[in-house]
Amino acid sequence: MSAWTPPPPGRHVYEYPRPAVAVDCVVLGLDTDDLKVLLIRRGVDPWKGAWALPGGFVGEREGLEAAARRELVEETGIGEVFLEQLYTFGEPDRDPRHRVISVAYYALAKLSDFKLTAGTDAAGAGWHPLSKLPALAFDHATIIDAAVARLRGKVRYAPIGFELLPPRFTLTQLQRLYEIILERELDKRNFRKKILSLDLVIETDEKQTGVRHRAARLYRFDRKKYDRLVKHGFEFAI
Amino acid sequence: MSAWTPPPPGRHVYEYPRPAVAVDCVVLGLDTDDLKVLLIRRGVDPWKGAWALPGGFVGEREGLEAAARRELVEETGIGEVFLEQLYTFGEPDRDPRHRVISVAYYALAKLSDFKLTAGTDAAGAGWHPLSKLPALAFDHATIIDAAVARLRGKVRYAPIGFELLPPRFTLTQLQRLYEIILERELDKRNFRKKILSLDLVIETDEKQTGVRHRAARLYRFDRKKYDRLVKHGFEFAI
DNA sequence: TCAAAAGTGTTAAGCGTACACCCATGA
DNA sequence: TCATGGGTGTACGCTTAACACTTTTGA
Repeated sequence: MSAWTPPPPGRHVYEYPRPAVAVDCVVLGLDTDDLKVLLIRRGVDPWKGAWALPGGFVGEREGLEAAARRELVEETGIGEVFLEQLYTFGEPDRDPRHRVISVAYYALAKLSDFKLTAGTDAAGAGWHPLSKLPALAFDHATIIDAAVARLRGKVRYAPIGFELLPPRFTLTQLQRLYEIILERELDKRNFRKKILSLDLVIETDEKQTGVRHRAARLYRFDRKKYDRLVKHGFEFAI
Repeated sequence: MSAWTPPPPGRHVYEYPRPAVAVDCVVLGLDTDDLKVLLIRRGVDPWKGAWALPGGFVGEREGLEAAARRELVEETGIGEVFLEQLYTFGEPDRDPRHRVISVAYYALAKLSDFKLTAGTDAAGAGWHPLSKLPALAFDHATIIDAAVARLRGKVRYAPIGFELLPPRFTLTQLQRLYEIILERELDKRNFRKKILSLDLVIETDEKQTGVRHRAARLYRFDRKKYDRLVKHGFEFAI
C-alpha cells in the first residue's frame, strides 16, 4: 500500500490488469451426528456442474463482509448468521482462467433453520457431510479444511458453538456438538459440571418435546452475561 | 495455468473497475521492555510524509505471501522471518482515492537482526514502540491492533514467541517476552518449571556474555522435537 | 414393562499458584 | 564488597478425570 505510486501519465492504474476479488462462504451446520457444509452446484464454466462454495465477486463499493452476506442470501437464502472472515486465498493459478483472489468467510448456521433436501434441491444447494464431500471446484476443498480447522480451534475458547444450535437446547445436544467438532468423547457428568460452572448456560422451564423417552430440560446461552463478563477480562474455555 | 488475458469486447465482468489488491506487513520486534513495530515514511500522496506499514501492490502473477515478502525485502531489507496472514481489510473507503483491498500479514523479527536507528533512518524506516505510535496512514493503526491481538492470542498456544528471540536465549529473556506480550507479570519459578516441563526448550552449554552480573545459561527451542510432537497431537500451551 | 436417554456425587491425581533465600559474577 | 540478576523447592487449593446407578417418559 505504501509503495503505491501514481500511475504514469497517459495511463491509468485501472488499465493494469488486476486480480478480480471474490468472496466465498463456508457455511457449516450441525446435523444429528456430523457437521455439514452447504454447497451449490455451479451453473457456469469453469467447473460447470461441480459443487462449489457459495460466493461471488465483490461489488465496486461493497465491503467484503457485506459481499459475503449478499452472496449467501442470493445463492442460499441464508441471512442473519454468524459470519467471520477466515483467510484470503490468492495463489495465482487457483482459477484456471484468470487471477482471482478470494476472501473466504465461514458461517455457522442452525441446520434446522435451513432444511434443504438432504442432497440437492431445486435451487441446486445442498448440505454435504464433511466426511464425504463431492469433488469440489477450484481450491474449495482447501477452504473448507481451513474453516473446519478454525472452528475446531475456536470452539474451545469462544462461545461460538451455540451458533450451531437452536436458541433452546438440551445439555446432551451441547455435549454432542463438542464431541462432533472436537472428534472425541466427553464424559457426561464432567461436561455438565464444567458447562454449568461457567454460569453462562441457564436453565429454562421448558422441556424437550416430540421425543419418545424422558424429556430433557432446555437451556439457553446467556449472551448478555457473556458480553458483560468478557469486558471484565473473563475468558471462556471448555 | 493460462496467463491473464485482456477482457474480450462486449459486456464482461472485467470491464468493471476492480479493486486494487495490496499487501501490508506488520513487523513486530521485541525490545528490552516493549514491542516495537517497523514503519516506513510515505514518500507519496496520499498521506505523504506519514508513517505507514511496509507494503505494496500484488503483482499480476504473484502469490499473496510472496508479495508480502517481496515488499518486506524491498522496503526494509528484512527477509527470512516468520510471516503469517492476518486479515484482509476491504472497507470501500479505506483509501481516499480508489478502492484498495489490503491483505495484511504480520511478521515476527528478531530486533537484534535489524538494528535500525531508534526513530528514523536514512531509508525512512524505523522501529516504533506500540505505546506511542505516530499518526499512521490509512487504517494502518487498526491493522497493527489486529496484529498485536493475534500475537497475544497465539503466543500462548503456539511456540511463536521464539521468533522474537535470538536462537540462543536465557529463560529470563523468554519470561520477559511473555510478560511484555501478555502484559502481566509471571512468577519466575513457576514459569521455569512450566517451560522446562514441556521439554521443548533445551539447555545448551553456553552462557550469556557481556553482562555485568552472573551470566545466565542459554537455551534453545527444539523445533524438530516440537514438530514431531505436534504430529502426535501434542498441543503447546503456556 | 421395556427401551432410551436424563440426571446426579465422590474420589484421586495432577496442575497452577504463592512464596524467599542463597549464589555467581563483574565492576 | 556490593549490586545485580541467576537459580532453586515446597505446600496448598483448585481443576480435571474416572467412574455407575436410579429416574422419567412414551411407546
